[in-house]
Amino acid sequence: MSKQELPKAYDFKSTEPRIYAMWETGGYFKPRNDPDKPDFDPAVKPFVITIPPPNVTGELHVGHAMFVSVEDLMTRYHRMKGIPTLWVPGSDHAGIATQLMVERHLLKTEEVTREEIGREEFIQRTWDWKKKYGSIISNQIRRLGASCDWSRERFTLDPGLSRAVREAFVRLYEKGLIYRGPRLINWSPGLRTAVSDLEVEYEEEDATLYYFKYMLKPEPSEGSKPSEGYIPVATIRPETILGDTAVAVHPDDERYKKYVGKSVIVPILNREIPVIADHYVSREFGTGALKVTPGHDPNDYLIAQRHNLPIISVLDEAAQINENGGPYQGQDRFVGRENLWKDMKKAGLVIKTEPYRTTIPRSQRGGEIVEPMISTQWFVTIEPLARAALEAVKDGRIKIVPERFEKVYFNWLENIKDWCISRQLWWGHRIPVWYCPNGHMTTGREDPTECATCGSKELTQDEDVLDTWFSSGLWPFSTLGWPDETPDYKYFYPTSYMETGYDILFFWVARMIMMGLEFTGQPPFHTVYLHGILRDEIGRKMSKTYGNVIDPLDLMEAYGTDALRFTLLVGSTPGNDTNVGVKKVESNRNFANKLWNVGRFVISAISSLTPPSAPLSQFGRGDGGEGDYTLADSWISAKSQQLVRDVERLFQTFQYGEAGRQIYEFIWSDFADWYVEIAKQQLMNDDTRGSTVETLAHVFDTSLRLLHPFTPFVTEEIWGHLHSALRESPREASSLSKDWPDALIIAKWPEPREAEGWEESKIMEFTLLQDSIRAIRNLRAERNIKPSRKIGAVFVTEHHAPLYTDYLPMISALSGTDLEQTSVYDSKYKPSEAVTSLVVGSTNIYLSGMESSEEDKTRLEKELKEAQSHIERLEKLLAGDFANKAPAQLVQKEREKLEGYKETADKIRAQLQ
RNA sequence: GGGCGCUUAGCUCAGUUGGUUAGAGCGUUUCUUUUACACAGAAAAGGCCAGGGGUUCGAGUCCCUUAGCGCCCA
Repeated sequence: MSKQELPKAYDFKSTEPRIYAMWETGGYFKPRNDPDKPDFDPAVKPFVITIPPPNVTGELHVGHAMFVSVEDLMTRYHRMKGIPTLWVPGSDHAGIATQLMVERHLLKTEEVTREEIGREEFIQRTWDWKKKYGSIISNQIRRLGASCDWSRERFTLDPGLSRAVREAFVRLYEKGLIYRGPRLINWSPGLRTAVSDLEVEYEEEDATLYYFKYMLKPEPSEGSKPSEGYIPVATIRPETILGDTAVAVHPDDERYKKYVGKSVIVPILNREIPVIADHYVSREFGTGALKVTPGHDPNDYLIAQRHNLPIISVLDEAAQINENGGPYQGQDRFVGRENLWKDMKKAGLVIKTEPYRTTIPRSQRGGEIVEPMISTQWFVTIEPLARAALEAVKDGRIKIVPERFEKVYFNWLENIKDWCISRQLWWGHRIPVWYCPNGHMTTGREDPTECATCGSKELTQDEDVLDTWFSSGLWPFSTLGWPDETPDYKYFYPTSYMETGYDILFFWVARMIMMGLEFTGQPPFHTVYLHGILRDEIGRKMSKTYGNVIDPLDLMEAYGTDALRFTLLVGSTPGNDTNVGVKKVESNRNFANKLWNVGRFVISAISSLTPPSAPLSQFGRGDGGEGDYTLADSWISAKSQQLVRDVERLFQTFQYGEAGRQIYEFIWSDFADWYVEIAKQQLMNDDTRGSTVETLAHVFDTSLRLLHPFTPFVTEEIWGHLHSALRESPREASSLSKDWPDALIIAKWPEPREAEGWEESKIMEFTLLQDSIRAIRNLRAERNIKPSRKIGAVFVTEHHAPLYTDYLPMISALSGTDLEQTSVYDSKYKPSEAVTSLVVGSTNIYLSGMESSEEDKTRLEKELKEAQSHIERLEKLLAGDFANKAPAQLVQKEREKLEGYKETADKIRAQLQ
């Protein structure tokens, strides 16, 4: 492909779909070593990630974009290293979310509720919905460039995964780790289901504290006339008074001590309840006396257990007051609150109300106030599972990155409570337990036909479904075939990394570890990598109500997928939150374009080669060290080797962001700004053309390989053009690409190579020339000399005369000096006329063609001052303990630096005379 | 109440075994439309690395402490 065919700007819109289709149809996403294939070698260790499954009917948000970017980077890196790599995609059924969506839809379009159409029909409708919308999210993930093996895509309600859920449930049940019973759980009245503790968020809000009188029961001596005595009590939720079963005071509270053991009367209902003493009561809060409602408060529930108090539930599943609420039965919890308070006021029981800030539990979904309620639910006895999960991280079988989250993980597992796994929903895995009329429960891997206890044939299945996270917890192995010992399971399990946001460490990661250990006996992965939460440009949490949600699809549309990916990958450090701003994405779009144009240049250089008169000795080797390489060739090669080493080290330590930044810096600053500019000169010269084209192609190829996991589309596209240009090149340039595969996605990852010894001096020499060029450019800019105006330059140097002489054309070209008027002298040179002079290291530069002025003196004085401050600093440093205690190499380096500054200062002083 | 994180240039952030004169992007200022790129190039300004103390030859980096902000758990 010739350069004329490549547009001036990278067109991501037409490129991305084409490249993705090429990868997918080319089978590059499948593992290189596949148990399904005849040449499968079970001895080669694979790299495996299972995707954190998004909601099947969800839409892509930046969180998805983040995990896809990171996991794709991990996957592509390992794939390029030649490791058999598998990334398993899929989605979960998201019980509550999906069911809500379908219910809303039915109500809107057909004006029916799920109850009206019935369970079976509703589930059918939900499947229809899933079929219609379920592929949206996976297509959006494709659009992000995800190189996952779509032939292994899974869904938590697939038959295989459902069987895994069944197996897991039955095993736990048989082991006695699953039980059913009435417990205080978090109830969502809007959704009419139990929700997990983790799905409740506590936020501080304005509320009211209600003070009222708990009247003492009249002593027998007082007869039937009402008592005058009362205990003042304060509460946030007066309606729960209806369910009070005690009033508790602190045992040492002098105010109330005397009432312990007596009884008080529940307002309006006139129930008699005891006054008890418990250390839990805070004497400072409210009045110091606590009403105890074990049916609707977790702390009161614990008190009730300690004191054997009865538990009264006063709310039904819609959070309306039930039959235990007397006159308020049928009223909504908040209406009932008002009415009860009104009636208490009339009865003279009210003391006062005051505003109060307190934490209110709200449902993560929908935001309604969650009600603690007594409800019969299914639970997993979690302690034994948690202990094993704790151990796996403590003994290092599983490593969490960044490490600080290990502490968070420990803390959670050490204080874990039994897991409520039943949900009062229809969409999900129905609990595989059947009841007979005699109240016996039967479970099993197959649907039972009769009661296992009494043989009754009248079986009805439990109405509830399992928490979606129950099935997600099995994900790393259920997706690979468990409970069957499938070839995939045997080869790919345990997986390698689990990559996800730290916000679901408990929800998901911890549960996967518990379940993985329990059911497979192995940790499901050896490394947990946690990324941060994405926030808006100024660090606010994204929310629909704020209107600050950044849609990744919009960003991809406007700036391309690579720009978005690079932004997310480079803008983040493990476990830290990241602010996403449109500006950043835009500048990374520019980077993609830069890369594209550098590519165009490299390709045009290759294409401009003519058949050789003589073969190039080193062609195809490209290490830039010896042979016919120019200083610039060697310099950029050395720098690229350094980059390969650094990137490898950074990848090994999960510092992907830093790696990306370094690649960016190298490509833009070193390669494009310097080497490409120099290459333009070198290409004009027959002697250097060959080595230049070779270096351009080789270094650019290395850069593309390193960058590919970050920005897969543009790198693949331009690499393809590079590859064809080399293949079609008339010279032996093609030998450089003789081992290249058909696509960059499977090209070999650059191997770090030990430095060969020549690199350091080449970099030093080049840096010296760079500094000289910069100094001249700087001066020209200061003096406002038009770029078109060439000036003369004389370089006077004792140590580097040959270097300057050899590279005078390069220096000239880059600094805008006229080669005809440029020369190099050793120290004997003295300028004949008053010209502007510069000092770079130990080199004097005399510039002609511009007026010497007073500014020169000021500038030189400033530079002298700077050099002197360094001399002073270094002399002090070297006179101190530094010289004795610091590593010799470092001391030597500082000494050399001191010498350098001294030399510079001398030169400047000479100039000033 | 317990734990964790953050505080570095105007803004958003990097800076991982402690070792040059602390970096980038955006923004700002000046110049340039040079045959890879104006989604660009060249140059410049801008920082007591939150405050205090300590360890060390040497601290943005390690330790202690204070303050502000944020998060998680109870």
